[in-house]
Amino acid sequence: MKPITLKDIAHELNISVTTVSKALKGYSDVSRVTKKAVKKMAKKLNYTPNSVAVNLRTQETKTIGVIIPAIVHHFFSNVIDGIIKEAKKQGYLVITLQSNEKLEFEKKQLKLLQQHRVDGILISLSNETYQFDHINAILQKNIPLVMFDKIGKLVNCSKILIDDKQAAYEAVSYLIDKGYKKIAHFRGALKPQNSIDRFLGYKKALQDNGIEYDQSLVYICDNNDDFNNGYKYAKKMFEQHKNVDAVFTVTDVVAYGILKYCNENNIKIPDDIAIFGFSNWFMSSIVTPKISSVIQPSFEMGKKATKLLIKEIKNKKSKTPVTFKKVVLPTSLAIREST
Amino acid sequence: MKPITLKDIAHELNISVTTVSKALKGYSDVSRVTKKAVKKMAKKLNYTPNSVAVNLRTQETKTIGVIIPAIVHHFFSNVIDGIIKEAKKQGYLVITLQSNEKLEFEKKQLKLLQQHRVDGILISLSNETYQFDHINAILQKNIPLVMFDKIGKLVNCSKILIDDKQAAYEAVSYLIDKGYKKIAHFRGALKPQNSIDRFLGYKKALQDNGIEYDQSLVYICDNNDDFNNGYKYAKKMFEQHKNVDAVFTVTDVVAYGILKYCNENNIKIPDDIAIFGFSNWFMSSIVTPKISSVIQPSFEMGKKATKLLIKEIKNKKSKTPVTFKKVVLPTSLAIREST
DNA sequence: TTGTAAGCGTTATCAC
DNA sequence: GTGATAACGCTTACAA
Repeated sequence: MKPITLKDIAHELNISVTTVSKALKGYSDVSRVTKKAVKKMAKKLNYTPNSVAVNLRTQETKTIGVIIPAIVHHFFSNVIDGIIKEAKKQGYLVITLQSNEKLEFEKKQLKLLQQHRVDGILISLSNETYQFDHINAILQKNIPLVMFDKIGKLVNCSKILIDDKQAAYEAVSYLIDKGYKKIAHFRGALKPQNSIDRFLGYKKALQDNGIEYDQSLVYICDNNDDFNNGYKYAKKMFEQHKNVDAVFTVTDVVAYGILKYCNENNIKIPDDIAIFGFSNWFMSSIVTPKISSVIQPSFEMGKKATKLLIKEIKNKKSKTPVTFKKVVLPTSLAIREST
Repeated sequence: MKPITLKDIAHELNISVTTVSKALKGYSDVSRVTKKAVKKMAKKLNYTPNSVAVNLRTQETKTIGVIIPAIVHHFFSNVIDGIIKEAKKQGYLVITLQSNEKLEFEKKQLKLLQQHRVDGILISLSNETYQFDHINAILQKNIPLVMFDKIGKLVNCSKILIDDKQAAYEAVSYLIDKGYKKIAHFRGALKPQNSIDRFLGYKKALQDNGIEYDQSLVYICDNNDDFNNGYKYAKKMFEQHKNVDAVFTVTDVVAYGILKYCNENNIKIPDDIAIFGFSNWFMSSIVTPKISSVIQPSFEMGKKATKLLIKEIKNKKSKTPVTFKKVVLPTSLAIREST
């Protein structure tokens, strides 16, 4: 019932464990005959190498750890998909952990990954994380770590992200070019960098186009119920402002809330009001009307982050000096019926 | 730069590794003074236990492996969420792997998990899996394995699932009770058990209510583009049948396709046609009109499956004889505007 | 071409 | 209360 070991094979063939090990790995200093016999026996006994022992010996686990705020999320599940696929391609396994947007959990998970001696870590910070001792501790121990999407600007490590400000700028500029003049913004919470940057992009686009920034046109969706926030603030907005002709939202789900309100109140999209979302959720091309949105390369981000991380792992192994990279992935606009 | 080990602590304090190990684990046969000193030093040196070494020694990795068809999927990402949360609660880490609906991948991933000596495995089968040698091989090696959702009826292990047939039966019965008489079914591919069972539930509900089963009212959505399948077959259905008054779909995404077609062609829901979906995707309560759907307990399923698995792991360790369980999780109906 | 022996970092047994 | 020693399963100098 116990798993077969090299020792079992060696014993069976009356040779040494060393030879069995070498034979199985195709070393050139083992005779053809022996190799063949070993492989045959391994197959016969249904031998499965014990990675744990290998890991201890070789000091690497061929495993990477990932910490994200939540896996039930359009963007993150796509990132994870990219991570798992790239990792698999390069022979790594992926341990996924969630911070649930809590700094405290993030710290614990980081410790766990360390204990398990993952070869490297990918992390997207929680919304609570504005202090980076726990991250820096990892970095100081020379454990490869790459941040993606929600990064800490002050941390000295490789990062991969999009330019939220620029992406928002492009979306809002598009609206302006289309002739929309009074553009509201349903932004995210006040602290997260993504939320701030998208807001700044919105503001800058207005200013660069000679449209005065009006604070009363900015609504803050700061609890986690984006859909209902969209609905609620749409109502409020239409009560407060008669002539808003477009809305740019921090994420598509907020836009769905607005959409619902408009449908219920016979407000025509895009004739009465245009809607531009962010993150290009699956549903945005399915709802009626289809919602324009900023395309955020989620799968790509996972893939690239993993590539970067594994490169750093290999560099560390070969003692190549580290150079941290900051990769900004391009975004684009999906223009649909709502604008 | 190398991680601190027990040896380092022992050396620092001039005591033995054994004592350090015991002290750190709070064994009663170490003096208070020594314990205190050891813990202090461990903290000072920022000691992190090496799980790999522990794993090798204790023959358990405190890790479970999960194989699912795809992670970018409403149902599965919720299951994974449940798995990760429950595993974490019990001190286990989760390695996630995807089969991409390919039997070949499923086999490979299973082998990988074995090599890494995970303590147990959770699996939801690929649509291609109708032969179970790879699963049985794991079971024969006495590695705890629990199947969920897409299970193999013939495999002798614990399973956790919903009663697809019964759930479909209830949904269609609801439609019939509401007065709908000509009910179409947009089913899934021919081979997957879920798809078959939902179809059978549909058929049985008709028969039990004295409605004749009409094969021409069943449309098969057998490629992976559910949304467009829904749209395409909606068109076809309205061309072929004048008086269909309801549709039951194998999954909500198909229903969204129908919804789109109806919206475009001014077909009123539920007045002209009622729509009942399956799986209760997030969007079903957001689209207009809101779509009725079968609630499948995804998060719960992940949690329960993990609990079951860890129990089996513990039973194995304590040599308690195994008894396989089959857990059928209750479903319910979310009745909304579309019916 | 094959084998011996050391060691990866722990824990468990047993002696002191 | 403490520590020497073996062992978990494997890899790798080095020796034969």
